[in-house]
Amino acid sequence: MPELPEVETVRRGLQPVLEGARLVRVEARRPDLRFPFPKDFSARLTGKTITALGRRAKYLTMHIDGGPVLICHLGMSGSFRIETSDGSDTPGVFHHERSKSAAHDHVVFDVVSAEGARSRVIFNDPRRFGFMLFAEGTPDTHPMLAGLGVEPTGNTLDGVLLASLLEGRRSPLKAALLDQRLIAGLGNIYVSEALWRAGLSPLRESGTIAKAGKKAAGQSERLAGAIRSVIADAIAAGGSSLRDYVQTDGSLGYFQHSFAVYDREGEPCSTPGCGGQIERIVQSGRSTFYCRTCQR
DNA sequence: CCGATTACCTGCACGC
DNA sequence: TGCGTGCAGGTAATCG
Repeated sequence: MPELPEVETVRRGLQPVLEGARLVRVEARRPDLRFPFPKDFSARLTGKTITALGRRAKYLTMHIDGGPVLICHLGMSGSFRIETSDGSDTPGVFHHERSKSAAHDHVVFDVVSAEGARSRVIFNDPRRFGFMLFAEGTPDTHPMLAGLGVEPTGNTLDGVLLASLLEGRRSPLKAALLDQRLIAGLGNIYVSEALWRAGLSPLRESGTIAKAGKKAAGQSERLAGAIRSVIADAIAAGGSSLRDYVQTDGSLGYFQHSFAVYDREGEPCSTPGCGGQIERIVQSGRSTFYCRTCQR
């Protein structure tokens, strides 16, 4: 499911409920997801207060007062949902009980806010490619995060930086942009979308847009801008909802309606005056969507 | 250094 | 209706 915009949307959805709240009960309903849950998973969290909910690339970080940092990855199919209690009666009874999702509910976090409101946050992940790990200090140095590249949010990623990242690379742009060691947070959807916005072919050899010269400099600038804009636009739209992916409050992100190429094989290219048709090709075993007419 | 392939796991759309 | 096939937003290991 989730690339950076979806994970950021999840973070923003969970933040009001989790930040400053105390974990009163944590339950892992199976021994593992992609990896085994950390030793003493529940015991090390229960009774502790969550000081902050962060994100790095596609990873969520739950910072625990006087405890570890819980690193969460949603894999392909992971999602969180929030259930709020009545506040009046029957502790443990929650609204929004949806039988549909209960099948793959793997982790349950029961929290109490500083004001005393009880909530339940549930991690659901049918494919179980997600995982949860502890970082003992700052998560940035955890092996899982240490090698990550630049965030495509903000203004850090500019044409000069992107050119330096791509310089000398023989791989196609598609592979380079998917490489989390270079830029951290792009996935299969937003790479296709960014390349279309930049008018660059996913097959293009990465190093060729980084060479000195006016033309290449313009291209790396354009690609950096395209990456930043597509990520910013997707976050503003609440991410993309494919299949049954929903936000923590059950609502849908709507950026999928803004896709120019992803999953649009055979449709006309929407670049003004282009007249081309969106194609689907396979690179590194994964679908790439692009327009060969306007993406060079 | 690079790409392709495989693996992990479940659900769904599709064709027959 | 059922069954086989291929595909799906993730990362990582292995092999040429």
